Amino acid sequence: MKSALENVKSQIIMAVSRAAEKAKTDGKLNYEFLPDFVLEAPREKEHGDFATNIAMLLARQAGMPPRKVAEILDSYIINEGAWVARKEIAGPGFINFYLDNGWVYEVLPQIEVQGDKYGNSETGLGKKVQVEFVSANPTGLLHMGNARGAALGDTMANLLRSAGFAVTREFYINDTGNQIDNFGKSLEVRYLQQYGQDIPFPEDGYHGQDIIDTIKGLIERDGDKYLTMEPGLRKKNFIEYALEEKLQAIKNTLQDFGVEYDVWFNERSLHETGALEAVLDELRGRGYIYEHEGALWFKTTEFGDEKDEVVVRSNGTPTYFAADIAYHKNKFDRGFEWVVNIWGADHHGHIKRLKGAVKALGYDPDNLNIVIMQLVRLFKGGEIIRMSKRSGEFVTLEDLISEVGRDAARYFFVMRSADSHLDFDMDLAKSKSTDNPVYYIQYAHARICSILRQLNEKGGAIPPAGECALTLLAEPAELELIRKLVDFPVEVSEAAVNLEPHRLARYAHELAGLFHVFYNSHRVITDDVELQNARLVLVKCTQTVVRRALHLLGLTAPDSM
RNA sequence: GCGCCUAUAGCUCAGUGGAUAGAGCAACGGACUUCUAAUCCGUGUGUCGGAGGUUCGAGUCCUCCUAGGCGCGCCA
Repeated sequence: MKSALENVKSQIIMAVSRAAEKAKTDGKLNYEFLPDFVLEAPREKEHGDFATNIAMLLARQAGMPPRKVAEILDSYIINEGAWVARKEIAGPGFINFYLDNGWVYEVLPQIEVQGDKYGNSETGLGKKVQVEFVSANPTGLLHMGNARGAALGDTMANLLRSAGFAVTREFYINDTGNQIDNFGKSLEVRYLQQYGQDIPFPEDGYHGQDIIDTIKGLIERDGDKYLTMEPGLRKKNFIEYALEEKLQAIKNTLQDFGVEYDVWFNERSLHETGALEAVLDELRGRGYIYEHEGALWFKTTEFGDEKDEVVVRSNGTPTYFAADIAYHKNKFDRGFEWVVNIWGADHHGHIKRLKGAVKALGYDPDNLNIVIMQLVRLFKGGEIIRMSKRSGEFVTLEDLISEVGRDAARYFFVMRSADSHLDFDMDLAKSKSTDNPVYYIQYAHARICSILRQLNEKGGAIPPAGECALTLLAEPAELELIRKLVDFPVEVSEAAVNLEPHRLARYAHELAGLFHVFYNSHRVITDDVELQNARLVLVKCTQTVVRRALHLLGLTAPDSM
């Protein structure tokens, strides 16, 4: 279904295009091709409901000043059947369109019919897109960076789905390689230490208390039977046990955070199925692999990287990069037309080489988007909380959820663009005060629910929009609120396509604000039945959109607060 | 040294080449016998880090400079 906004915009765009063509055939305006002009809502309300820049874009080709072009176009624009009340040439050559209020009311019955589907669009045309995010090492707990990635990735996936993409959420489990080896050593030492053996803990091991807890759990289950086991096999047992436990903990935490994955992908499977070897063979066949000092190198410099990259070490083991290449080939081979990865800023150096690998394998690197998110600084009591993974001292996502709650945490991670460094103020996120934008939005929803509850108690009901005199909603506060509801589908699809969930956070906040303004100046339940009915429709529609926005952000929409 | 990101109001940040650059917070002053005051209304704020350039038009694009963050491993 076309939205009210698309309807009215396409009508005006058509009228403008036709005017330009007619002016050309009449010899009044000379140009070779029609430029890609825009029709958008101007920032300033005085500049009308929509404005187009077409005259400025045509000025050069036409060989006359923009305002002159605008005048000619203006005289040719016929707005039959449209809502255009008047138009005006302004500024450097904008044509401003002032519309009758009528067109915005169309959105209310649309929202009523579509309900929670309002905001969805066909923008994505069912394109298969994969969003891979968090993909934390399964050797420990989730930290703030993982948390931000979780909130961003999950919200992006929500947005993409709503915008008509076929979305798969995926978590890549790094369950092999050096770090797992190291993990195993740490577990082994902790195990032996539990039995009184005085063994120094490896310098670069996993120092966290959680490793000790894990080992205690294993001892509870299996006791001392590993003391006599062959060390290699023993370590394997430790790793199996701990990986499963850690992964389960990660899954549980993410679930508590409102994140559900479609696929949990094991790195190990790439090794076991031979996919990794196969992809290296393919790259070798294409001439991108060479040997140097006993190791195999990939010519990433051919793709703009600063230096070539090792894919197989001289000891014969493949690097993480090699597995990542195989993984991304696997992604494209599974039929994903668009692959989105969310990485921490500390991994930005890998973008060129991974994109290069994708290109070397014959895929279009433009179909791989890597969203880099800047790091999170945690503030508490006005001070930065220093975290060190080495020492095992850091605030985990679990801690965060239990301290500030899931809703606040998710909102705070998503309200800034991924590009911006995030200062996470725990006191603010926790505060149940006016400062906290999460409550501001949720409160709008709760207020609406309260109105509807009271209506219900009085035995009233919300009439169908089609039976209401919607034009009674003529107050500025009402019109602005409705106008904002009209924007929702565009906001969703723009945020989705650009992978910018912070836009939705902002939209939700603005929408809530417009509702609060309306609420404070106008009563919904009144003696004027006609007006009450129209306002009930408006309020109900606002509730739908606020709830939708909150849900897309992964937040709850409380009925009362 | 090289690469990526960032620099916008006192603070935290929006701002897809368009008109007079916005919001929240903080500050001050108002509004609850009325559907929840977790709300609303009013009052101020800018050499958009600096210098050039492209353009009818630059916070936005290009170049250089400055400052901060991150990276530059046969780690992941």
